[in-house]
Amino acid sequence: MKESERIEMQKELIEYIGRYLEKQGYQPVAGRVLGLLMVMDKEEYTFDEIILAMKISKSSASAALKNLELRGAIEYITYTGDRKRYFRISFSDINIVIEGIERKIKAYADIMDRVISLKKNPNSKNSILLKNISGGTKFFLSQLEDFRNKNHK
Amino acid sequence: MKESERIEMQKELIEYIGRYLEKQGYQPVAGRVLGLLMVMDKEEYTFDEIILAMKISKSSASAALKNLELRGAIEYITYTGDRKRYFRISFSDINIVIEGIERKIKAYADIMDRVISLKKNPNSKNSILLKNISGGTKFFLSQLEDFRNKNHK
DNA sequence: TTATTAGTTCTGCAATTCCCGAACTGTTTT
DNA sequence: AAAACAGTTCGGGAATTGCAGAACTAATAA
Repeated sequence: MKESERIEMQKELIEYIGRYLEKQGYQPVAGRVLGLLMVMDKEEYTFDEIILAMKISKSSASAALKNLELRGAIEYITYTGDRKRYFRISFSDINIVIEGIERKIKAYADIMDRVISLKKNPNSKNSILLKNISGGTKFFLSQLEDFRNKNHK
Repeated sequence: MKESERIEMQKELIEYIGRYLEKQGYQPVAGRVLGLLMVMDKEEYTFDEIILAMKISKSSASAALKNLELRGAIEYITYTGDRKRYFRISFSDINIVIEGIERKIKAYADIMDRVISLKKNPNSKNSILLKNISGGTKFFLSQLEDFRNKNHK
């Protein structure tokens, strides 16, 4: 693969990641900026470099970067004697990824439980089904715990 | 808890579920309709009953129901000699829920791998971090497989 | 055949989201 | 003190999404 081809593919991948993240609830520009920081070989971008690379306005960049930082997707560092921020992806390790999944599943299980507790007939078809899901979900969460213990060291 | 209170709480829960699902990318009306089908004691709603309960237009109901069905969140049945559709939540069992999670994680791991394969320097900080995540993710997926085997019978 | 039922599709308005340019803030350099 | 730098905030236009009303379709009933 030629160098220029590789770079071309990186750019396509950024766009792909952007669309993927949009589906996950990121705003378009934020998704693509995160893509940029993930795929390019350059691993620290300044504000201006991001603007240049993505051809976006300062305000869009500012909003997107703030948003990504809030989500914990990126972080920035500074170098003494240099006022610029250097942005990079903040790699949560796998356990943090798992924790995120856990939180989502817990929220889901929680809703199930609330629904069940408000059912008039706890033996109705839906009640039973909901209980099964809720039970399965809790078992699954215990498995996740195991996973983290196995993995966490 | 009085009956009227319970019903009041069910309505609030529908709204809560609606907001929750909105964050998951559902459109407002669709989220609330799904909430309705989840929490109420009545477990099969016709088109008109949904319109009545949610105070929405036919077109909104039509769009929302189509959307929910496409996602696999609801289904409908018909009774012979009755032209109406009876909508209800389609309870995927826990394994289907897990499969959904798996699919999402696979898509994520896939992106990681594509990013890695396009890196110029496979030993750069980001490359290493990405490999760790990708590796951890794959281990996690194997655990999920185990879970399904343990659970699926 | 006409009317009714059970929805679907088609505008079009309203609200929301997205993003830009311009003005602004706070810090550092000249 | 003025200019430059590194962003942030504000206001508004464009695009998108969400929803309603009305017209439409296909099937059944009268």
